[in-house]
Amino acid sequence: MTQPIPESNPPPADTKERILDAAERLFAEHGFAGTSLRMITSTAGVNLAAVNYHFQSKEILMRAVYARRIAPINQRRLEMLGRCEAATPEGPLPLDAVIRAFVEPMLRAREDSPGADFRRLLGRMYVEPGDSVRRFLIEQIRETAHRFKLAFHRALPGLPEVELLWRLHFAVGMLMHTMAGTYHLEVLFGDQCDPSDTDALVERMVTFLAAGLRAPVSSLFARR
Amino acid sequence: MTQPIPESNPPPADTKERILDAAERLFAEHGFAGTSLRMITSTAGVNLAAVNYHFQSKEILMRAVYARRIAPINQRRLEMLGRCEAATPEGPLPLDAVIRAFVEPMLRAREDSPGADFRRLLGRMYVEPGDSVRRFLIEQIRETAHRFKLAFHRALPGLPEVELLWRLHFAVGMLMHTMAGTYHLEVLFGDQCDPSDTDALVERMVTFLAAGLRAPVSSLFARR
DNA sequence: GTCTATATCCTGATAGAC
DNA sequence: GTCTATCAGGATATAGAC
Repeated sequence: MTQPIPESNPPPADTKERILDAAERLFAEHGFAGTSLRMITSTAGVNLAAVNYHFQSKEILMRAVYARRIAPINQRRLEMLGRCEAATPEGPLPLDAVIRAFVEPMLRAREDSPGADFRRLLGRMYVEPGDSVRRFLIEQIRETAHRFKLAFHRALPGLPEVELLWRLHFAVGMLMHTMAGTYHLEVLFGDQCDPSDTDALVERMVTFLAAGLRAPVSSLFARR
Repeated sequence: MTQPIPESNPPPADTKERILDAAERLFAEHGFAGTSLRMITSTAGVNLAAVNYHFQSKEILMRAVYARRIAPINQRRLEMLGRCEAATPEGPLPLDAVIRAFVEPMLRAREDSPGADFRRLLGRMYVEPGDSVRRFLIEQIRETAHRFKLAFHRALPGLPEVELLWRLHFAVGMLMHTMAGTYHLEVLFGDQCDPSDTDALVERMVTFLAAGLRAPVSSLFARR
């Protein structure tokens, strides 16, 4: 009877997690430098000093915010890729499945995040942090990037490596931009597109990327 | 003889432009909130108060930084598109030419900017600013977006509008991400890719995008 | 137009009581 | 683990001499 809050909608959670939630939302909205610890603690409903108690500094807090989401995504990606590789032990991998393994866990992550917060934070990931956070993030995705590079190589045996790398770079850009913002879509192109339909989004992205990755190499670069 | 600096390498330029140059570089590197007016004025070699004299506030300065680069890019885009439309007054427009008109002026803008500054700033454009700057930017590209939407419609008559809009969204993401950063490319995929070769980059992007935009619509969305 | 000096406020981080 | 109070520094913006 006297349980503070039984199963109400905002699960009170412990201080540490409430800070992470608030920080995720505010970093996504205002960026790292644009978010003060006071904004975070007041949003989270915790004391100012708590953030320096649980995390040692604002920067370490930001790493924790990213790590909490990125790790499971990459784990699911590698699981899906592993299943795909197991099903095709030899010969070219099915391109669609490799793309799907790369793209789907990330697009689904939008559903984990309370609001539209994490996806926007991800969009910042590649441009935001100056030094240490950037290196931290690169370390977080290095293994995944390597594994997928090899997988795409197997899926597209005829494609020269330089072309493949450029096209993967394009693919990453598409994915990140789609995660980061759909408001341009709404504002510039009207409201005909529904960004909340993840299944459809995955399908559209796989279709688009498969075609782009499979495109014949321009005759300008053919001799290599 | 007593001319202060005749034609030495950093053309002294007037204060206003030196502020814009420094701001461009620093905003690109550290973001809007992460850049102080003191950083800007000391980098520019001008007095702290100058920035509030020539521009009224930090935010208006940021608008000026963007506007200076975006306006000529969109102008060149519309020129190229206009030539393309004039050459094909009726029937489907050539897709490659429309893509090129959309992509090339932006990629070439990297050459205008002293360092790699503006392209990184552009990458921030879509995620960075909270309120007024965002609305300002959207206003800056609204007309261009509309013109190209129509042009792509003419180039891809069979493609349903919703699919077209999604694919254009993907294309914008690719372009912005490529403008914003190539260091991921270097770090994650090695140094085989040379981001400074703009001609080759345009070619690769046109190839990739043309294939993606032309991809057959997934059977899941075919009936519309 | 350019400078110095300064007003006012907010920042991240910490010390120490409870 | 959570709080209050505070430190030392940096932020934007402006007033006013030159």
